[in-house]
Amino acid sequence: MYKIKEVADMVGISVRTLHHYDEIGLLKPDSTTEAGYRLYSEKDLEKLQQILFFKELDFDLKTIKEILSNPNFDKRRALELHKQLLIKKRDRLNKIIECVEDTIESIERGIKMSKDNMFEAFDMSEIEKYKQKYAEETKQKYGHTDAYKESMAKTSKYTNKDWENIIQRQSEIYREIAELMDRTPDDEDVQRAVEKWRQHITDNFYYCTIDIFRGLGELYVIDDRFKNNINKIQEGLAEFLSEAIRVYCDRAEE
Amino acid sequence: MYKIKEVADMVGISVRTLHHYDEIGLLKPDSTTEAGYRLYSEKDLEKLQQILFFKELDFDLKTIKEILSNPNFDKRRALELHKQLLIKKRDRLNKIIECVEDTIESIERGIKMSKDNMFEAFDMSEIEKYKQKYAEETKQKYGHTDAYKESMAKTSKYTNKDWENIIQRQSEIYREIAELMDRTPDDEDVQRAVEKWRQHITDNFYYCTIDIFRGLGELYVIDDRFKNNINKIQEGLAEFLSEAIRVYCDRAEE
DNA sequence: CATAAACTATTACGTTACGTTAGAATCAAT
DNA sequence: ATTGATTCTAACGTAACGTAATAGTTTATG
Repeated sequence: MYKIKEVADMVGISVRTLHHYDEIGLLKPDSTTEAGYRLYSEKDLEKLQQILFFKELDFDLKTIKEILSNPNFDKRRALELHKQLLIKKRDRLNKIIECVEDTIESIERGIKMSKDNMFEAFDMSEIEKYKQKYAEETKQKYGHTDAYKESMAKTSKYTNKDWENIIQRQSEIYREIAELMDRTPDDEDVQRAVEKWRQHITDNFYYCTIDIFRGLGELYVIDDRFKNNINKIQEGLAEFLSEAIRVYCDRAEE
Repeated sequence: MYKIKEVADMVGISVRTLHHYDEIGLLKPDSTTEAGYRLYSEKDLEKLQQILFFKELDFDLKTIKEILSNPNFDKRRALELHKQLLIKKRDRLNKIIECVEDTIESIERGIKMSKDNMFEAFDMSEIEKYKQKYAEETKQKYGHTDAYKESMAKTSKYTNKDWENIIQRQSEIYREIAELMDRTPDDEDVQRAVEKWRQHITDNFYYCTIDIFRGLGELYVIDDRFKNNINKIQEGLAEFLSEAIRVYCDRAEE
């Protein structure tokens, strides 16, 4: 058992930081003395290491908490993803180093750099994308389903452009359905749009069976992450879409 | 000339960020339209690139502003220091990657890692040290003086403990002088304390000639960085000390 | 064994670098 | 002429601690 400053010194963070982590429930000490002194165990140290890994990847504390508190959390898998992300970060740094070198050269030669070259290296979008996927993978409640895994396998092969196109197409369909929200979920046009949506999933993620599709439809209202995201397009769209998918699946199964 | 969103998109930052930089005076647009729209020039873009470089090294905006607004700012030199620091950061990342690998292995083999190995890689102190030196080097108005360079050469050799002792002794002397502030600057005891101060500089930084000492005394009230720092000990100490040094130097030169 | 030095706790306000509305004006394109 | 995108200012929100104040606890030392 370690006292708070021992931990702080060992790890290289401040006592206040540990207080803070306790406050927000990210890392509660194993126990306390009679006087209320915090006592940290070996386990706590391991968790703290995990936290530092996540912090290194610029995850916010709330997300770290969610990830670590997930009962399905797979430490081994997480570490491998950490490694990948860290490598990406390192590569980004290498790019920036190159950019600095280029800039030095451009000054010496008196040439101007193109704007692309000036700022390209700072781009974080790819890293952010992987972080998102990472957070999703580790957070998912349904991370064990085959459909999800197939999805992961497919999506990981996409390039930036592919991905943009998919997202683009996706919001097109969402918007199309949103436009039809004054109709009823069983309306012909609505159902045609739902069919498009299913096809989109099959084309880009995994073969979307009726069963999966039904589950997905439910997920859109049960899971706040999906729900909120969809309702960004149009308030109430998640509910509407979910209902329309239910109708679609009912009909398909006749 | 670019409008704000053009810049934001080109660089990959938000419009709000540019607003913010304008607010705090870090990056003011070259000009504005009649309607008050911000217009950014090529020069502004170059400066923005510099800002991003500094941000990549986790300098805070205030420090970046100070550095960039220094008329002696040497872009070329700065870029080289950037490069060095970035390389250090990359190496740190590499260490962390190794640490992740080790952790994976330790899990597989069921062995425990030593605490040192668990947390060593996260250490930022060396990078921070270099950052400090960097900030000092680029900020100094008197960075060209020999006294300053000698100081740099000496200080860079100190270990943490040495450094603490020096700082300790320094504030002792400051405090001693602060205690004497009810006397006049030419008071015997005050002058003795000033002598101690000069000796301290000679012992630890560089041979402090009367000329240098006189300049230093002026610096304490002219340069806000020194002034504010000294006045933290006691309001008005900077002015008092400065005057006492003037008296000291006048007497010494007779 | 007392007593100072070092640690710890809680509470609470401060800070940095923006994010996020909100409301109004301006511009670009149909 | 209107609509959608962009811009402005102003102002409050927030994340992850830092910092300061006050008070109780433990440990080292004369």
